[in-house]
Amino acid sequence: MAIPRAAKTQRRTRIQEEKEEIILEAALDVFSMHGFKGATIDHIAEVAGMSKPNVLYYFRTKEAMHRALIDRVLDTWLDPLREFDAEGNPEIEIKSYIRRKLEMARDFPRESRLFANEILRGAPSIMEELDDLRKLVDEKAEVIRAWVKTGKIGRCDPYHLIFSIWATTQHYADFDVQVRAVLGPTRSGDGRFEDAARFLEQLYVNGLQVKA
Amino acid sequence: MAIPRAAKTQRRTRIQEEKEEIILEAALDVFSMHGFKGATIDHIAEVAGMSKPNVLYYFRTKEAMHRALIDRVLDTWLDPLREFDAEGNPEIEIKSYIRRKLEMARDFPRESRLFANEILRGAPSIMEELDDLRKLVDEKAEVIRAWVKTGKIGRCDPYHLIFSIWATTQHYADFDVQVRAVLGPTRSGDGRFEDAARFLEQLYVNGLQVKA
DNA sequence: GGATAATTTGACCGGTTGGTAAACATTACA
DNA sequence: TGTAATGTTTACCAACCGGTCAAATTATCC
Repeated sequence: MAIPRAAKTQRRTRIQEEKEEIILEAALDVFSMHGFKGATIDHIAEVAGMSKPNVLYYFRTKEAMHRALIDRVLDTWLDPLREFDAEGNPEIEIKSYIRRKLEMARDFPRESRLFANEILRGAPSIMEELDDLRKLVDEKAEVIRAWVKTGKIGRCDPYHLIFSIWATTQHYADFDVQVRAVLGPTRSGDGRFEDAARFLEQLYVNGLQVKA
Repeated sequence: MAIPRAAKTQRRTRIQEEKEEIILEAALDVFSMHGFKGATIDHIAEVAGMSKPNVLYYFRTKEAMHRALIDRVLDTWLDPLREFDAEGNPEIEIKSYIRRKLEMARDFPRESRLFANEILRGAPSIMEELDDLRKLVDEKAEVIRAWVKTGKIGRCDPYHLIFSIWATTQHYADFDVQVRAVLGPTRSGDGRFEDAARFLEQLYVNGLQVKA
């Protein structure tokens, strides 16, 4: 008798590990492109190279697949912000934060779009997680505020500083189609991330200097 | 006999004007929140306060409704960029561009989200329009490049400058839920747009100054 | 007021989709 | 090797959804 994964003991077989990975990979493809409603289990199954009931053997509902993806993404998504170090040099810290966020936009665009889709819909399934986010941002905002107070960077609102870095970096993942369309085929190579990094670093380093 | 709107003469009755407006208003609500696939005609009809067949009397397909909305949004969406004036003072021009974009994010968040949804899904239905966008941006990038050449602003990539302004301003519409969650209930009042404007104006004015 | 055109609705249809049941196949392990 | 647990598939269902149709109702205009 086949018992669904969640109901049985914690033990996971080799096949479970592998298949769940394949399914989540496929689901990330489909969810990030079509949104939750637009994604179909049939489509995910096709991308994963297995039958629909087989997919549903590992994840009992579409919601469960989505949930698993969101949890995984949220977990790694905030790593760059966590590394934000109060002891470091503000200029270096901000520059490397921008770098890391841009690298994530370049290397994990589907994850970014999955998240964007979720927020666009009003974040129906991640309200508690947003609370954790708030705490982390509060903490880092305090770091930035300390930099301002000690005159290491110019006076500015730390929250909107963080928002602006999120926005500018994730833009290259979420609005990729638009960015490519505007830059045209010749400029849409991998170089656009380098160009973006250069521009943003300059903008923030100069923009946050203490005014003479 | 009832003949669908599109098939008959250009004449439009008073009722047509009114009902189409009501439907598009409802459709904007639903599409911007749930995406194209997630939106149902039933839901739109409910919000519009009429029956589904009645909605389909004015717009023959769901696609037609979406199309009408996208066309309308695209038309007004780029107005702020069009006003970008080569003759003006760069600092003033950039500041007022940021202002206008922030005002749009504040006053038309649903339109922003509709657009974001479309781009996220790979812009399936606005490829030609993206070409017009490219031309407009090319034109304005030339303006910015001229400012750089004449030493009115610091050296920077005009395309990524524009991208960054789009990203930072639209963020307040598209990621509204996240912004509110992070700022907390006390700081989520209307003041957040003023704070954002202050921060961004400072960032760009200082960030784009010619380096000493 | 009556004819005609415009508008509205309830009933319905076919395709899609999330999910199930149960038979069948394979793997793990004694 | 046998057998129990695990994994896979075919067939299927009920709900949903985009869209149609014909009949009923309302607005327009002479």
